[in-house]
Amino acid sequence: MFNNHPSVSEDTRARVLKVANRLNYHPHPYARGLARKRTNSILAVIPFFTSYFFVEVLQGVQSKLSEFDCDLILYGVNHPDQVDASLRRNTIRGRVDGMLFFSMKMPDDFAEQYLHLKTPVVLVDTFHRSFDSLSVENIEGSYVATKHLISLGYKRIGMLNANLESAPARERLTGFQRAMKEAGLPLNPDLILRSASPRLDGFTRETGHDLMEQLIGYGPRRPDAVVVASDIQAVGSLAAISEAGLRCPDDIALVGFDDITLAASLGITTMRQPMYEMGALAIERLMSRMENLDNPPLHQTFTPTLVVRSTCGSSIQKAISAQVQV
Amino acid sequence: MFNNHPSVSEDTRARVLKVANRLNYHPHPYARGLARKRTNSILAVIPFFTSYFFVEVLQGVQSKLSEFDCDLILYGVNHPDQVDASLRRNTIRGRVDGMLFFSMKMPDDFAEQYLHLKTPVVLVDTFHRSFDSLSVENIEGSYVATKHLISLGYKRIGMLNANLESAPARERLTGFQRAMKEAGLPLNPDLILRSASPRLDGFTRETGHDLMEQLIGYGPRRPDAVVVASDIQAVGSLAAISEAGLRCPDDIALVGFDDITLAASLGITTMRQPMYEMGALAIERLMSRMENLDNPPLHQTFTPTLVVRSTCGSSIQKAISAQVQV
DNA sequence: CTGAAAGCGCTAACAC
DNA sequence: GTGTTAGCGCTTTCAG
Repeated sequence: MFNNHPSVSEDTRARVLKVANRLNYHPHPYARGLARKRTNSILAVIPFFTSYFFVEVLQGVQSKLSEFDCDLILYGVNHPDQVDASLRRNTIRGRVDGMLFFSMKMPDDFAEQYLHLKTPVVLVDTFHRSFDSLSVENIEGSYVATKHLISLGYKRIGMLNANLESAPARERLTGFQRAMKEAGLPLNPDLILRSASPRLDGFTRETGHDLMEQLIGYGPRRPDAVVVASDIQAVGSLAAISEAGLRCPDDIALVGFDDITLAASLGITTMRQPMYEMGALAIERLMSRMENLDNPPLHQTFTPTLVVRSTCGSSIQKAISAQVQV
Repeated sequence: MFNNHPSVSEDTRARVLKVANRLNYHPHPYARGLARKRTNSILAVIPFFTSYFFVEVLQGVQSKLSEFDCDLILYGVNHPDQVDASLRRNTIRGRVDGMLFFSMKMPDDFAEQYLHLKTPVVLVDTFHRSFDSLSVENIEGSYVATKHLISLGYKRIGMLNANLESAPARERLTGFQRAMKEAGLPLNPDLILRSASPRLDGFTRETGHDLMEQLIGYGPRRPDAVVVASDIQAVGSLAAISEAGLRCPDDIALVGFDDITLAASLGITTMRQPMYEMGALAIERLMSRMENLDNPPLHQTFTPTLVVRSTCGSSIQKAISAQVQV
């Protein structure tokens, strides 16, 4: 009836609907769910959903999801291992119709289980051959970022990375190395720093600050430009540069990654990831996957684009100074 | 049985549990929900959950919620009116066991409905006499912020506010006015600006930027210090100050509100709201409300605390400069 | 086109 | 202590 069943007369439907409305009747979602075997809700499993990256992706998710009659359940985990605990219980049986799995390596036994249960899953910012995935060309992005620095004439280029446990961090390193090699520039290990912090996989302002401090500590042997693995780290780096009484880009140039809103405020040159779009697309993918569970997985990648602002000393910069402190 | 019913022998329980485990059995949440008449999930209704304020509050929510066996459903709305559309359908009947309602005025007919349905509701950052609420002493906070500026010797003090549709914005205005009057300082209407933007109720970087530009445009008649209604607006304000070739606090001092993470990075003096704590407490309140639906509503307020950094020219400042651009 | 009946997977109550 | 049974509120199927 409420499912617009064809064999109910217009007349009857209208009458019932009117009464339903007057009584403020709404079908009970759980009862309906039980009977129909679908829950009209999906799960988003997100590491540290605190981070700006996820906030922006989630906006896209919400916005697209509002087109469907579907709820969003949020499950934040701080470590892939932790996923296990409660997640299993909830997804294993029809708690949700599908799930979005963000930025973490999907454990193999997990994958097997979902595959076996035929739960629709879309991976965002991570990859597994058996599931649809939306990911960013981190290698390419980092390569472009590095080339940008090189093209501006910087020679002594370093990299400030996150925790290499993180796949994006590893890939961004690869892109950096590739560009440097290609340009015939040396890969000085002292200038390639990475965080050891498990918190947010090292994608934090603090690691950006501390590692930049370390680079600055090299004195005359410090790099003249740095590829920073994320904007949030770049924010910390900028603070460290300022604290040291240096200026960016004059003393040290840098390029970030992500293009979080903040990057624009601070004039950080960066590689833009289409976060909002990825969120929206993830939902579309998931919905179509639900229709068609047996199609082969679709893997789609996004190439980040260079957004030139003022931290690289490029000609179109428009530098402005302000107060910064950590 | 799975409810730890007392009259099942240890022995039997253990045996069943073992088999259940081996078979990877999990009770179906919806079926259980239907039978028990509780869903083990709660709803958070949030305006613009994009904003940093909510991200931090949600962290607290998630973290506390993980102690209970309960899912978080997120519902983002962009305007209180929009709440109506889908929200009603979902909460009116047992979709969730309770809800958190953030920062928006709860419409009266809504309130009545929830009251009537005995749905546990906790209000965060907003108030309604019939529901538990957690709110911030905006008037007091803004009063303290303004007094701080006054105590530092500033005389020509302005206020840069958000959209007055927003209750916090109105309250912060009141606190400002009170402090100014008390100090015998003039309330110059030209120096009390507010956003007309509906987007995020005007709590955006852009409005901060544009309104500050307007203040600067007064030339010699511009204020020497400004109370800014939120940190995010303060970020925009800082950019505008820089763009104009001015310096903060030397030319224009300012104090923000919220203490979002970013405020620390930029050295913004601000009024700290315990966002994470409020999130966690909201869950505690909700849980205890579920136990005891008929207790009278509890209203708890948090007093923001002044965090002195470098945008007010206070003595303990440690100013550092960096690149900023809009 | 409409009404009745079965059943989704579980819990709770009640016999045994 | 343990097994059985009747719903939870809906959808779906199958007679009328």
